[in-house]
This record gives sequence, structure tokens and C-alpha cells, in this order.
Amino acid sequence: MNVSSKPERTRLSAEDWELAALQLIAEHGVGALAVEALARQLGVTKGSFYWHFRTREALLHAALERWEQYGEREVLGQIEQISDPRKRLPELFRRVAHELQPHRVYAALLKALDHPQVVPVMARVSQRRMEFLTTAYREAGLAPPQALNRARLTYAAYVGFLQLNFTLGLPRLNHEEFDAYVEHMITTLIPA
Amino acid sequence: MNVSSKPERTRLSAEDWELAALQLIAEHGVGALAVEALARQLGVTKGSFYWHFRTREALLHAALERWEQYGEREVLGQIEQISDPRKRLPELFRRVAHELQPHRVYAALLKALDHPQVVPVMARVSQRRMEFLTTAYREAGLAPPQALNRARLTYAAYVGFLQLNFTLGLPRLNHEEFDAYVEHMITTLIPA
DNA sequence: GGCAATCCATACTCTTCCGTATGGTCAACG
DNA sequence: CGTTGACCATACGGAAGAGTATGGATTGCC
Repeated sequence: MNVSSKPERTRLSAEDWELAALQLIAEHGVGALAVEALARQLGVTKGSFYWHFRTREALLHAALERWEQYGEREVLGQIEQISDPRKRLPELFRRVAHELQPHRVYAALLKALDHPQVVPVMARVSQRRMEFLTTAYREAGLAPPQALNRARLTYAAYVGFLQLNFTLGLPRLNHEEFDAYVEHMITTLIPA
Repeated sequence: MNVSSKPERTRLSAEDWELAALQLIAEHGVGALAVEALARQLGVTKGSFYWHFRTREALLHAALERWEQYGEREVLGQIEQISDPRKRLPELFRRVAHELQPHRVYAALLKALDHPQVVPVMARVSQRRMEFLTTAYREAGLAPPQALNRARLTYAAYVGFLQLNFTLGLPRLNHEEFDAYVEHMITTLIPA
């Protein structure tokens, strides 16, 4: 809690700036990533920043790289350990649905696809996830062309739900309504 | 073609500014909506702008309102005239899929849900479209709870596809691949 | 043609934010 | 305990863009 609210008067490292940048991106988007604002939030001034980073773009690049590295195998790694291929996709859906917090950054980056720096990162991440989905659908019994299109459809639904739910707050679902929606997704998208 | 490239030396109205703003939003996002940039594009200076509008926010508000008014009943109005309810949804899918041009503004606004001005507009538009989808699914034979969730799923897939395809350029589909994807959507999401 | 309203250009101010220059402070270590 | 290097504050320069002030140009209308 007091990582950013109470600076605790310890000195900062480049990692601190990158984590603070990711948090700020998740809350206010890439456009709000200003060094002076970040410095105020961290309780220091710009002088600190320009010791750790050469430029603002360097910070964004480092933060995106960190996110791409560490935020990846949180979900996919655990799912791959499930032996039964037919149980993988429902479990993936349920886990992703109930751990929406790590996806805040992804939702924010989705709204920043104007910036040339985030496009390659998002392209790589989306590509990997889509390939994961495609093979999962193939292992679940779909023919290759069907599996590919189903993966596209599933991933589009995921991305769209992030946009609509997070930043637009629509549809406004309570807990049980949300669970019902997830189960509806499972029965609709995953072959029996 | 020469609406913006050749100003034809005619004087401008507020409508001209709003249309130019929408075009600029569709191409470069809401963040790129700067009055001096727009003025350069229209072949005039800021002096013209601040005669027609009190502030930059006023222009954005007017442009959004115009978009919400005129860009709505292009698709939905035609679909409602289809008598057979079971043929409405496939036809809706195909038309939306092949007229993606009017959805560029929607895709751009989707990436600008940080701005407080666009949130209510997008909320209204998305709400209306989702209600349209829900009744269409009910008329296609789904029970009310199923129809609601199916509408959410469909609309999320639509929104996600806009994001992934337009601004990220992924998945990169040619014409027949795209048609196959649309047909896959139809068979997967619409009850037989 | 002349007048008034409409439309636009020019020339400012003000704010925000990136980046630089430079000196100060604190901790570690010999 | 003094020196060194890591870390930070302060002050500045410069670019970009919003908004204002004011006068000039152009159009419609009598």
C-alpha cells in the first residue's frame, strides 16, 4: 500500500520508476506518463529521473519490456500443466475471468496503439496468446481452420470485454451475473 | 477527395470543423485533435476556429454529438426491416463486417475512454447496440438470460475485433480468410 | 455603393512538459 | 574521518499548444 503513498524516504532505483510507470499506465493510460508527474508521485523531482533514464521513451520502453517479461507466464504457465486438454480451456477462461487485475495494463495498452512503441509489444503478446488458444482448440477436437477462427473469436471477445468492462464500465455486472456470463462463454465457445 | 486537400477557398462553418474533427479522430485518435493542426489542415488559422467554437472541448463535444446522431441508424435501421427474425442476425453480421469504414470513429473512440467527454457517448451507443442485439437473439429463439449473455459476448467480440484489426493490424486476414471468419462467427454465435 | 454581420489573420500571453546544466547531499568504504 | 560515487534538488531553455485581443477582409443585404 505504501509503495507510492509513503515513499519511506528510501532512495530509488530504475526498477522503482518502471513499476511506478506501469501502475500509472494501468490507472491513467500511456498518455499520462509524464516524468514530472511520476516524480511528484514518487516524492522526488526530475533530477532523479534523468539520472536513471536517458529519456522519457527509455522509461516507457523499459516498463513495457518488464511487463512483457514478467506478466506473461503467470496464467499460461499454469494452464499448460493441466494434463487433460479438454479441461484446459474452461479452466483458462475461469482463471482469466477472476484475475482481471493483471490485465489492467493490457487494457490500458490496448488504448495506446497509436504510440509506435507499444505496437510491437502488443503484437508479440497477442500473437503468442492467440497461438496458445489455437493449439488449445485443436487439442480440444477442432479442425485446424476451425480452431484458428475460434481462437480469433475468443481472443476478440476477451479484448472487447476488457475495453467495455474496465474503461467503459459496461456491462455492469455483479458477481453472480459475471459468473453466469463466463459459463455462457464456456458453453458457447468451447466444443463439447 | 478535395474536401480537405483543396479547401476551394470557401468560408467555413461549424459543421466543417466538426466533420474535419471526426475525420482526424478516425485517422489519428482523439489525442491528436488539436485546433492548430485542424486549422492547418483546413487551410485557415486559429482565428477562424475561435469564432465558431468557444473552446477545444466544445468542438469535441459537438463532433461526438454529431457522430452519435447521424452515424446510428445507418445499419440498425436497415436490419430492422428484415421480416424474418432468424435472418436478421446473420445479415447484421455480414453487413457490419463489410462496412467497416464507418466504424473507424468508433474504434478510435474506444481508445479514448480516458477522456471524460467520450465516456457517456460511448456508454449510450454501446447500450443501444447491446439492447438491439439482445432482442434479436430473443427473437432468434434464445431464452432471455441466454440472449443477454450472448449479446454481451457478440458485442465484445465485435469491439475486440475492431481493436485488434484496425489499430494493431492483427490478425492479418485477406478477403477470403475474413469471410471465412465471419461465417465461423455466424455458426458459432447464432443458434441454429 | 454602403453598412453591418460574419469570418479570418496576426500577434501576443500562459501553461505544461521535455530535456540540460550544475551543484548539493547522503551512504559506503578505506 | 575524509573521499568517492550514487542519488537528488534547483534553475534554466525551449517547444508545443490552448486561449485572447484586435484589426482586416469578405459576404449578404438594403
